[in-house]
Amino acid sequence: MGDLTPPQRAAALQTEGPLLVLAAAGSGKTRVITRRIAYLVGIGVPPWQILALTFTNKAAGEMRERVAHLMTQHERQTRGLTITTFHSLGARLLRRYAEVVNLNPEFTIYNSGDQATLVKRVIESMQLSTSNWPARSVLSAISEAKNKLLDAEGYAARAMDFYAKTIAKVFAGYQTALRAAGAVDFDDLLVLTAKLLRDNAQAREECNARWRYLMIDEYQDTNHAQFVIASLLAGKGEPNSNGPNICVVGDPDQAIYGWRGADIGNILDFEENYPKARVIALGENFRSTAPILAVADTLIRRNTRRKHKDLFTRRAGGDRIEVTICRDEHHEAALVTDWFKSLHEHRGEGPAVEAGIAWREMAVFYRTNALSRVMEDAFRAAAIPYTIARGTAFYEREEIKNALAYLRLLANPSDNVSLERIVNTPTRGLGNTTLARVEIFARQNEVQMLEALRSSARGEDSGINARAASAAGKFVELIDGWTGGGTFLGASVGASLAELVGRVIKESGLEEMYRKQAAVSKSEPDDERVDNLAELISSAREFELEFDAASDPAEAAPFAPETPPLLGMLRGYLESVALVADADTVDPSQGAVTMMTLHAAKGLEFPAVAMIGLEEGLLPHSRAAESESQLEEERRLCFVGITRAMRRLSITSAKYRTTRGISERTIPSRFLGEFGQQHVRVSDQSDAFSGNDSTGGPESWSDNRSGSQSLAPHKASNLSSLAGPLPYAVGTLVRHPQFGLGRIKSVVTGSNARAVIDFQAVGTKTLVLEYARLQRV
DNA sequence: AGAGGCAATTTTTTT
DNA sequence: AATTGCCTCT
Repeated sequence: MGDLTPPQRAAALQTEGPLLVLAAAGSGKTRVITRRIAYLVGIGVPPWQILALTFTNKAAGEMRERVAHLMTQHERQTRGLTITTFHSLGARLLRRYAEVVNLNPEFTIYNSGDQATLVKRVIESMQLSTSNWPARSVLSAISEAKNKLLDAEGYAARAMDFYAKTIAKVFAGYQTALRAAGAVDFDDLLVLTAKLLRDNAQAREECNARWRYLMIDEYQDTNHAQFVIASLLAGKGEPNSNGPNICVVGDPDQAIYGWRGADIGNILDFEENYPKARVIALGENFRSTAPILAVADTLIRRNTRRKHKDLFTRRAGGDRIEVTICRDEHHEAALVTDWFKSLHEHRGEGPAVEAGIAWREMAVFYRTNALSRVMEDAFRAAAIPYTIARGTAFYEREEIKNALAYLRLLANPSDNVSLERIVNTPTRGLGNTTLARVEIFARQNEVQMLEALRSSARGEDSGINARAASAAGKFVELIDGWTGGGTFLGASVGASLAELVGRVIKESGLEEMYRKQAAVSKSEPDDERVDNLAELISSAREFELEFDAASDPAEAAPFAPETPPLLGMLRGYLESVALVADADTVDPSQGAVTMMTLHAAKGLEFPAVAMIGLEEGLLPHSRAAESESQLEEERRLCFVGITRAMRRLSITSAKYRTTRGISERTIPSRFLGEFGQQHVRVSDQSDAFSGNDSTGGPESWSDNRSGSQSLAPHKASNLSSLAGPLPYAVGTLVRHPQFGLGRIKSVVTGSNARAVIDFQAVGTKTLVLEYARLQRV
């Protein structure tokens, strides 16, 4: 422990009773947690009595690895140690206590796409218009309720107006449909776990008996359900103690999930909940240079709702933060690209020979995912290797979703959303008409869709014709072939998960379907989808290897003892796929620049960081402009971004930005003016003719800012010259960036004025003038 | 039944 | 600009 600072050591050694560690950014928080776990085991606590909860799999994995590393150094066992995410823990507990919470132990975890499909179906079945009741907003209302531990009944009881009453009905219908499909959504994983622990003494006592030391990371981002889970898992503690052994670690200044129901009050009120709690603040920063820290500190001091703690470093020196005003997003991307290139190649000036910074040590942060595209193009053009932290992206590809839908149906035959997705993909003669009839039949006989298809195939009259019945028979046979008729046993059923996934992809006809599509489309054979399917098999193989290694005798119980190993593995695999986070895919071993949202950046650090899009409406985001508390959260988001940087930080703000096809004048982010002047170097590169650098600090553009606000809204130049009050004259010759030269044949005026244009190269097209980037010739 | 084309809509962050 | 959904044509 000699290498820890006194407060770090105090936090690691304080094993008994409630402990709140207020860990500033870069203060060695993970180090403290891992050392604490190692210390606990060192003084004789059995590892299986320790439970550490994180938010992402990546954080859990990293912690697990570091603990394992520490322990093997001291030749200690980690067997039974539980380091996992709230959601994974919920999933495991719910499988184990499935009957208690009235849940199918085979349950599938529905992601937001599945949820949307399901609510939409419920909304339609209630004869409501999906345009008045968009799935997204209905779901967010439901999610908000769930995070407060309100169920459909509770929500209905509080619903006063028509809107809330309707949501309540959809909520109830959605919940019924979820359960009918043997499915739970993300929120259910927390809500049902909280209820289980609250209402079932046996489950609670079993957990309390097993886990005697509880640790929670990123506590500032827990929502109410998570708070309840944590409190119940912690229990009351020994009669004469200061309270339970619960150690929470977090930083109120890094709370960025308020929109997801996270309650910053959980950490601010920790001392009220546990009056005898000890509080340890870790304020010393070991990550960033002094100027970076000073800027972060100056910014975050603007927040009123916070507990101030001094951020300090003992290191001296370091470059000033670069703030660059650029013309537009392309210019911005070019500046970042150049900067990264110079950092990479540059071997330092003068006596201090500084090695070039590796690609993997650089990152680009942005507020919204949409900003990544232009950066991506620039990196590709400049041949800079990059990766984007989007964990779900792979699993959201159509071909992968289809393959997974097959697998999910195997693991849970009631999963109707999955069945509907693939029953006719590739097409096998089970179209809408047939399915509608089978669904009626299924409802009348109170059986699952898959069963209804089976009956139809057997010749039972479900109202479908013979041809459809035979198609249904083939489909059911296919499924049974993979599951061994549901047993997951037998010679024809592969013993390996990867083998099963491979069989499904092949025998379902998915592979062939995409191969054919690739052959037909365009000139170049586009095998991307086929390749992705192959990658899915590899991911299953990888999981298989880890599944055995991670399998833990103390946790083996969740699945019923008679569960065939292959089925157990399949469920585990699907669960891991369902719970991936964006940040989970950040792999520092890759020699590539990482691009990610500010949210995904939390908990990471990079020697060189570029933050782009520091503009009003983007950061702070326009949707967060309603309240002061939302604005403060945006400021914290900015703070999180800044504090990820170890040595170099460059921030850009573009004067014009194209969103959804239209370029608009922007206003520099107010946060730029909150950095202070001392440690910032501002350079305005937006004027092509000047290389003017002003070192005056952010104040120097405050005039600029008010100036730009007073400017009349300025639409894209190409459009203001065209879409004016005068309609295009028929016969005008125009040029389109894609379609080339064309002549206007007719024009329809109005709010979405459009023109029919006859292009030389591609023939006649109807274009909306506002979006078509036309030039008069 | 199914594919392809056209039109309307899109605007945050994520387990 | 890009995606999604609806409608029509084969």
